[in-house]
Amino acid sequence: MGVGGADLETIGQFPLFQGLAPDALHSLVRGAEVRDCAKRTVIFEQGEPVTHFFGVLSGWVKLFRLRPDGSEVIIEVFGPGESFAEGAIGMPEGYPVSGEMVEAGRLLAVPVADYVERLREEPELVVRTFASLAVNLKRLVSRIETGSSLNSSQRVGAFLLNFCPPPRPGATAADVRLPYDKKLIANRLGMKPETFSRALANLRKHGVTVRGGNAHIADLVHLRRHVLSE
Amino acid sequence: MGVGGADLETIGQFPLFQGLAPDALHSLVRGAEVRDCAKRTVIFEQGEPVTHFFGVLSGWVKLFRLRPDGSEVIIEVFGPGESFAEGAIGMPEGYPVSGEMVEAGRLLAVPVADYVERLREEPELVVRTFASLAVNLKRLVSRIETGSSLNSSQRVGAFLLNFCPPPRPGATAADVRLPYDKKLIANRLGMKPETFSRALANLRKHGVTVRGGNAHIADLVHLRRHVLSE
DNA sequence: GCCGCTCCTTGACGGGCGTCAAGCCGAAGG
DNA sequence: CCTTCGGCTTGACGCCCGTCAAGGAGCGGC
Repeated sequence: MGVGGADLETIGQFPLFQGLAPDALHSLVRGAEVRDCAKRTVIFEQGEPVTHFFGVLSGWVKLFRLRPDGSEVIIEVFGPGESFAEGAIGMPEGYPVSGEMVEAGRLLAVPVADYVERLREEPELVVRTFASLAVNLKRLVSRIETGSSLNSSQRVGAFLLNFCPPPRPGATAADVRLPYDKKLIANRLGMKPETFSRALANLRKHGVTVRGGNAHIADLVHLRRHVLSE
Repeated sequence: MGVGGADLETIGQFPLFQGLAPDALHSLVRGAEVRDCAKRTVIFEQGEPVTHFFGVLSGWVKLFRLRPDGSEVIIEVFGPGESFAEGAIGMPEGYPVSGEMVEAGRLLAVPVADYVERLREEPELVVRTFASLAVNLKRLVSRIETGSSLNSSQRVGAFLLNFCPPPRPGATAADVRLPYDKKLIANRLGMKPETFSRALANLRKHGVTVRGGNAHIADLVHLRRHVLSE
């Protein structure tokens, strides 16, 4: 219950809340809480009534659907500074996916009941919320596009490029720290772990070397060309 | 410019506007227009500034992304009674996809500038908009799930089942009219036309027969079982 | 140290789907 | 009526990726 000052500062950085008047921000987080979550903590389950949406202060969260055969399909993975499940506001049938921590961290949990109240009073918040929804929507669209038009090694390459910190102008190489298990990355990219492993091996031909959880891209332009359809 | 009475009635049926006070509805459509669109009419192009979102009065619309190699990836196809591109409100970078008529029809075009004004004054409209966004969001999620876990004949089966009119209780068979080109259905399901054709042939084993644009499902339960992972 | 574990990698193999190519069928038009 | 054309189907073939299986590599526990 309640949100501390240190967290409050982080929360102000969320795209969802950026540019919001300080008192509006305060009244928003009044009903919210910060949760410490261990790895594998279940945040919500598919079909459950929608009570909260969330912001990631630290750690990583996966959203996934469970198939009848027990396998899971990763829909999206969220990390620090991102918010998720705002889209579930307006789903009377409950969350369309399940959510679970894949790396321990802290979450901001915002009750939707409070939130829609704020929406009524705060037109600016409506705009920010649409913007935040738009971000997640575009991610889904990209996912559909890449998923159905790139082969495995191109998808892995695209993933690595996404995680590059914005390269300083003139920089030709980059280092990427893989944020979570390779098995999870594989699933997120819609492939099996073996295929992911082979894709990484394949990318060596394009200047990508991986040791442990660290990837090194020797030539960003080269990799980018490989990803943009061979 | 302006919206006729016959269309107005149809518009009131949109999930997006259902349950809205009549005067609110009127003020909404005041700035809107109804467009008659021939097949292949371009509605908007990827990257264009977002000026309108749309409702389909009749006909069919495809949203797609163009790949560097010139091929297009269908993101979604919308038909009568559905609204699309509300999600683009709040995308300052422009539409993330292109939109084009695949069957001639009539569209309701709602200017977003007017719309966000209405949002400020009409909290109920905010709720309805979230609900409408939620519907399209869930479709994308389903698409990702089926696209990455079903084989081609299962996807085609799922598609047919989606298009069945809600079967009368006790009904064991159904007829489905394919709403648009098979080539387009194939692309929408993330496969090549040849694969789609073979998938249909394959479904004959599961009681599905197709002649021209009409499909007959002899045994709904059987087909449903086939789709739910063999 | 040695064990047990989990995560990752690599190999062999088979099947599903994309590609190329040919042929069929219905619609439109002379 | 015949011709043409585009949409659809079917066949042959190859590749990508999933599956099954067998090792490494790192790591915590005793």
